[in-house]
Amino acid sequence: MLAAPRLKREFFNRDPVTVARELLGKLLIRREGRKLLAGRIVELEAYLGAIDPASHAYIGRTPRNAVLFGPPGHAYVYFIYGMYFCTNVSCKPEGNGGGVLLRALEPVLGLEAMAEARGIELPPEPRTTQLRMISSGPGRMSQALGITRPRDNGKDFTSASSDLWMADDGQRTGRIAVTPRIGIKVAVDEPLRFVIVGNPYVSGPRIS
DNA sequence: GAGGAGATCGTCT
DNA sequence: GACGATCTCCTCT
Repeated sequence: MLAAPRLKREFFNRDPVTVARELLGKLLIRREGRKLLAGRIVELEAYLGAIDPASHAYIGRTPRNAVLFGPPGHAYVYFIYGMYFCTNVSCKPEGNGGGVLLRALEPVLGLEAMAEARGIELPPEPRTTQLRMISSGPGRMSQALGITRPRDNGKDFTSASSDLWMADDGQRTGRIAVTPRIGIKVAVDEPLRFVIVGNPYVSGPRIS
């Protein structure tokens, strides 16, 4: 596999918009025993913390969202709709609750294992329509990588000993589109969702 | 392809 | 006690 250095604390010590843009095309990797599960990040959303009514941090610090108020580069994992987990990474400014929601991955490594975690049967010659179901959405990608709140909330993405991290394999990103965020009821017009144009693994209707 | 309802529970009021 | 940064399944067209 191509060398892919782990992203460091410094990377996340920037505002959520910058971190979101820069994270497009990077890899999200999980180590499960001796197996690696990985996907390329193709969609994310920035949440601006105290000044952003759509952010979980807007109401102030609670036990649930505490990680967002901590140092950058840590995992904020929350449980939603009684069934799903969503994965974020904390950003600068520290203490202000900024973060980035990871929304979709293009599967790269461990396709079989990720499909199994999602309860999907992969045909022998995998077709994009099937692969798309693995991780095109925040709940789906979290399930594919086995990300849960009890297991991963508060985990340091930048620690060398972490079994969950992000990495840069040097692959260039194509054109980036910026759109309003999905699934929220306030600040619905803010252009804070970032996707790789034309990538089939982006959630929802495809953008071309 | 679009739209609606149900699933299911932690979190905050 | 209400609701949610979602997903799946079903119906109708």
